[in-house]
Amino acid sequence: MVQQEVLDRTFAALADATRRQILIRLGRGPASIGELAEPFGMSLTGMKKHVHVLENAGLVTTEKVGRSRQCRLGTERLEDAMSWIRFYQRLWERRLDGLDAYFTLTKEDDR
Amino acid sequence: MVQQEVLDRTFAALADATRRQILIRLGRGPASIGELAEPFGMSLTGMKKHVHVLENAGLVTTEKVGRSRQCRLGTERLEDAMSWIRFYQRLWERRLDGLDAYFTLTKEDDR
DNA sequence: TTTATAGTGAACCACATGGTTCAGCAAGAG
DNA sequence: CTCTTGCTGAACCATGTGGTTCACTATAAA
Repeated sequence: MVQQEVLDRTFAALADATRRQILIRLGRGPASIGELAEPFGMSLTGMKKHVHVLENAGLVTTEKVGRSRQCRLGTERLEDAMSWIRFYQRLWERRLDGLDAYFTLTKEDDR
Repeated sequence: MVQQEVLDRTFAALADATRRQILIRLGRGPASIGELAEPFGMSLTGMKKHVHVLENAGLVTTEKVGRSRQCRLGTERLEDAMSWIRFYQRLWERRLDGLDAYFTLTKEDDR
């Protein structure tokens, strides 16, 4: 399975509405810290922290260009998160699909 | 879009390796707090907190049976998380698919 | 060269998290 | 009824989070 710490950081990064909005905004193209901060009425420092969390999770990459910092979407990390959820769902669906088997199988620890 | 707070709680609940393990364990059938705590060598109180987080996120449901508490998997919340990720991925893929269109479209706010 | 602008870092704040211990309470077993 | 067991709640601790302000650096513009 994927590194647990990577999943930790990825899911934690996604667990904030502001950061999810940032990702959606970056889906429309790169932006600077200031451009990202403006619609939220947030300080540059505050926004930089969010970007840092996203960058740490590999969901965003940034690059200093002149005196501004361009932020872009990262690539593969959402795939990791999704594939974990899919794995888990397979577990869960298997349980539902075989409810009969489930009831007989777990009779002893189900009580 | 789905309630932001629900997504917050769902992703936050998933952002912890212990809790992901708990979900996988519950994928094999219901368990009590004690049964969940044992493999982690964790106190009952500690485990109860994790279960509470998962329950708050709707990923797990619990029911007091006698003096023990049965924990089971919840249902639809992982779907919410997955569908948000899918939505975001669609944004991102669209950007990659139409790179030309992207460059012309975002000329003004890209600088 | 001066000045305005974009971002950075440190320090601070209130509050959440992940864990513990300890004292209790409620249900089942003897 | 008594004892054991499984969970619960309160209190505590160290650390992280989401935000701020203020002082500073570095680049761009005049």
